[in-house]
Amino acid sequence: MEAARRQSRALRTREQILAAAVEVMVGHGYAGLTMQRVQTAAGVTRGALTHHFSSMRELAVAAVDYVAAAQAGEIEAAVADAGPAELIEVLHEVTRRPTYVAGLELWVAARTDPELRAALRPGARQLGRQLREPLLLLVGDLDDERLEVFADGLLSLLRGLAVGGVLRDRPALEKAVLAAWLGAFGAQATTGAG
Amino acid sequence: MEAARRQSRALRTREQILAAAVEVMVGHGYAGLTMQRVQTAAGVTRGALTHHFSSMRELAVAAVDYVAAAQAGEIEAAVADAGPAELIEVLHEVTRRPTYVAGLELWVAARTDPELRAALRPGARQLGRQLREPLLLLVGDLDDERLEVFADGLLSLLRGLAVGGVLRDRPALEKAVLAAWLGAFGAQATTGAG
DNA sequence: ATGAAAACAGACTGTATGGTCTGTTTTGTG
DNA sequence: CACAAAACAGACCATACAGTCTGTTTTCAT
Repeated sequence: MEAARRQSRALRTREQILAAAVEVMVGHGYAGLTMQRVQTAAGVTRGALTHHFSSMRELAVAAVDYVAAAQAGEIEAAVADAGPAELIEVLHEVTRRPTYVAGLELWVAARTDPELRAALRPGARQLGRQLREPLLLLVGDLDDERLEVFADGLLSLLRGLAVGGVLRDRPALEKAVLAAWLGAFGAQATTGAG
Repeated sequence: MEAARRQSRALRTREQILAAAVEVMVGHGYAGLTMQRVQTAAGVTRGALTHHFSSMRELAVAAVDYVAAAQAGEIEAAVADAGPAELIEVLHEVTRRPTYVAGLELWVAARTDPELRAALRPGARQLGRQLREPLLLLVGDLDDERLEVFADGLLSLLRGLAVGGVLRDRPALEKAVLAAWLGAFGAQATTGAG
């Protein structure tokens, strides 16, 4: 609808800006995400930046969507390649990355920012839908209700571990925690003890 | 060491400032925590504010310690009153509160702020220690390693649910998730289905 | 009571920020 | 090749911010 008359050069700079925004967010946090830093990192002028993103929040949201799309792609690819058995490991690896934790900064900030909240919701829902099927394969036969508990708990666990990882780094413990969750639902993890 | 020669009036205003800081953080988020707002909410001048907290981060950290202490007190009281059986419910209730989620904003922001990280670590460790004993009572006999997995997983789960609660509100699902975690370790929850 | 130190008051400053605005260049189209 | 619209350039601005500084008042030990 809006990308209809978008030119190739524009797409390239847009990409540069988004990549730079992610880079800044990862390096300086959400609080340190400023237009100045983004335009410098992207090698782009203020005019170009504001032309593509008319407000800071718009840029922030676009940046999160950007990484979310990349992560969704990674996950999908991993499932296609290795099957659902390795899904958990991939999810754990992805959610441990600074980009994901940076995204969580936006997530919690959305508590007091309705527009941000509205912008973030679709991505979160989509991830849930994307995981439903491979998780079902992983865990065998489960009624819908139990599956929802399993999936939601898994994602919550991953989020909580990602937050926890900021203050301490204990990957082996995290793997044990995940294995326990899977075990509770009769699924085997491929997570070897670290 | 520093509270030695502190006068009673000073303690009162310090309390006002901290309460106001929490109020502002809850209402406007970490990004919206400004000295202007705090001094207005506290009914205190800039001079008083800076006299007690010489930097913004110092105030933020003190505010988080302030709520952490209050929460620790609540948890301890709940355990003393109702026993470890209701511990989970209390923890869930506490971590669902806006004050806790606001604290998580600081937590994730600490990723790119070493001083903040250093300031937050003690509180997190202390909570873990505080919960070890009642959780052990709750779950029966468990070797140290399994207990650590149980406790860390529980806290991670609660954190993740708290973050998730920003975008959606499904308390019943959350309770089911927690019940599943407890069940995996042979503990019974008192959580009735909502 | 008194004097020194702590507590508070409030004006002030330098700076960084998001956003705007006017122009210039590049692109696609007829 | 013309020409309109999109893309970009970069100076500019109002504002809000954290932190400082100089005074005044309150507290408390003596």
